[in-house]
Amino acid sequence: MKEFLSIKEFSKISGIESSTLRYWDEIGLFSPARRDLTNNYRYYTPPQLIAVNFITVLSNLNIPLKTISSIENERNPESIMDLIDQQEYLLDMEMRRLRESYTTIHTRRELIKQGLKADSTKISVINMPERVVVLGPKTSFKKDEPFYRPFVDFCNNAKDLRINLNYPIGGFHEDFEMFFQAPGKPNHFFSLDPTGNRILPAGEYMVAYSRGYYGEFGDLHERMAKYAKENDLLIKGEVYTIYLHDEICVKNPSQYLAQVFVAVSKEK
Amino acid sequence: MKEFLSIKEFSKISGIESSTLRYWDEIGLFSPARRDLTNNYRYYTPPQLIAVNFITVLSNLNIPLKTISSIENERNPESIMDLIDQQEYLLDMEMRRLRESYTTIHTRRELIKQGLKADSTKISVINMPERVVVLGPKTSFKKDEPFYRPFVDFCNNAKDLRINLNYPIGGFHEDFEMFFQAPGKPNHFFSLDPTGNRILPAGEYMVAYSRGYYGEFGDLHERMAKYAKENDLLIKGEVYTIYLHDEICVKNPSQYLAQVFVAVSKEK
DNA sequence: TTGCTCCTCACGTCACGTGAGGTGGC
DNA sequence: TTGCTCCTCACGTCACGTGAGGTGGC
Repeated sequence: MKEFLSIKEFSKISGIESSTLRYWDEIGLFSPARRDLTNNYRYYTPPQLIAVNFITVLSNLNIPLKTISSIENERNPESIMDLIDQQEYLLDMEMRRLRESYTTIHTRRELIKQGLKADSTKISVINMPERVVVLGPKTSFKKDEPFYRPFVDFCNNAKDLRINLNYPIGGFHEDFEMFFQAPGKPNHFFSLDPTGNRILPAGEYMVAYSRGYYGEFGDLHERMAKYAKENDLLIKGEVYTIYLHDEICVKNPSQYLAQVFVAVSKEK
Repeated sequence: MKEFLSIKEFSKISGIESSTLRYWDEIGLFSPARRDLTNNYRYYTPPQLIAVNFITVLSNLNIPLKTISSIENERNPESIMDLIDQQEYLLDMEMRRLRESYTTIHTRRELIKQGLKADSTKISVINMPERVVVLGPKTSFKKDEPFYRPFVDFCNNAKDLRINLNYPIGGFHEDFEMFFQAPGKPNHFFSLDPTGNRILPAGEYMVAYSRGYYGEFGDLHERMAKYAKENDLLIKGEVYTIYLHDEICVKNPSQYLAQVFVAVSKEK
């Protein structure tokens, strides 16, 4: 009758490959109910479908087969509940991790998209929605020092300060004067982490772009000052620099694309 | 100065093992900016931290290193955006999958927990919250046939009917008379899928337990009928049987624990 | 000389997937 | 005899981890 199922039938119904079933048998995780004595054929029973489905679920959750094996051998309600308790916790962590990865690549994607739309020669004033970042500690540039060491310091301290470096990283100047003096030497580095604590309020921002290697802005600071003057703009507060296109998506360093923005208001 | 970082420094700052960095170098995914000509030491630059962080994110998302390699080699904004688009979709699928696995093990856990609390000798009437299941097609038991073939039929058709077999599976009798005649031969099998379409309304249910192998209920049907009579209970509608403890969590088949419940009301 | 960092090379691990070559019943 | 299912055994894959044995500068 249908009391026993061949490996092929069992594989088809359960959706598990024969090779996987043989492997699970080999390591003692899940064995057929019966073996034919003459030809060693594997035979499974219908109720084994229930057990194998459960193993499949656990395996899909990336639980090591050894762990599953150990609870299958010492099978009692309490240990299964313990395992499930643990797994519910781990699953929760994993889902948080995935969600975070999701927002990191999504954030990156939005920057790249902005970069593709941007006209890097034009300065403009636009209304930007609220944004959020995480500021690092104050940088300490020595005279004529490039950004390497301060940047490494920032990365080095990031773990202790719970700053996520997987988000795009930008530069922060306390005011336009600071930016004007040394556009390539920000007073802080920041992470574009959307769970951040520093809020850039929605409103009018002067936005400029510059192509070139990290920290090289050519005459951008002068062009920005000139634009503000010509358009009667009052520059208010901090200057943010982020790279829309960096080494992640562009080969030629001279084509990296920086975006600089600073809050402005019309002078009366 | 700090223009170049040794593999140990780079490993510490980025949080990536040296062995992983060597492997990524070996397969051409991510190589140090410079190699010392005399001793072959690897040296990385600070900006490489940005690139390696991005690779880490992609790798954490289980994107094959070959895929990451290919976009790293042909690095342009459009292909990176394409990759991210695809990954956002896959991530969404993966998160759904995890959530579903979560509910399957959670459902299982709740049953096991109920089973531990249950007094298997006692019948009682309790107020149950609303529940939901997915009914399979009508079973076709032949005379004196055990549950094997109808159960396998159910499992076989499950994919086409989009019935998820990873949830606990139970038996359904159309009324108590059917159950009384053949407790081990349900008119339908069902999956305890909480996204199901068949609603068991909240209300008063007579609940009984039975220990034994699948489909073996001893004199449970008689005890249930007697209990209903003695307590002036009117039995209404369908009878549901689920295994709180089955081969997944109990070794001895005679200790499997079934729960049978059916809606009742007090006779006036 | 000692200690340290780094190197290459080889082998192990995990959970299978993929043939190669062979068997048993219709 | 042919075709089919199943078997075992060996080797490949992926992304590393883990020594073993050796080098170069302080």
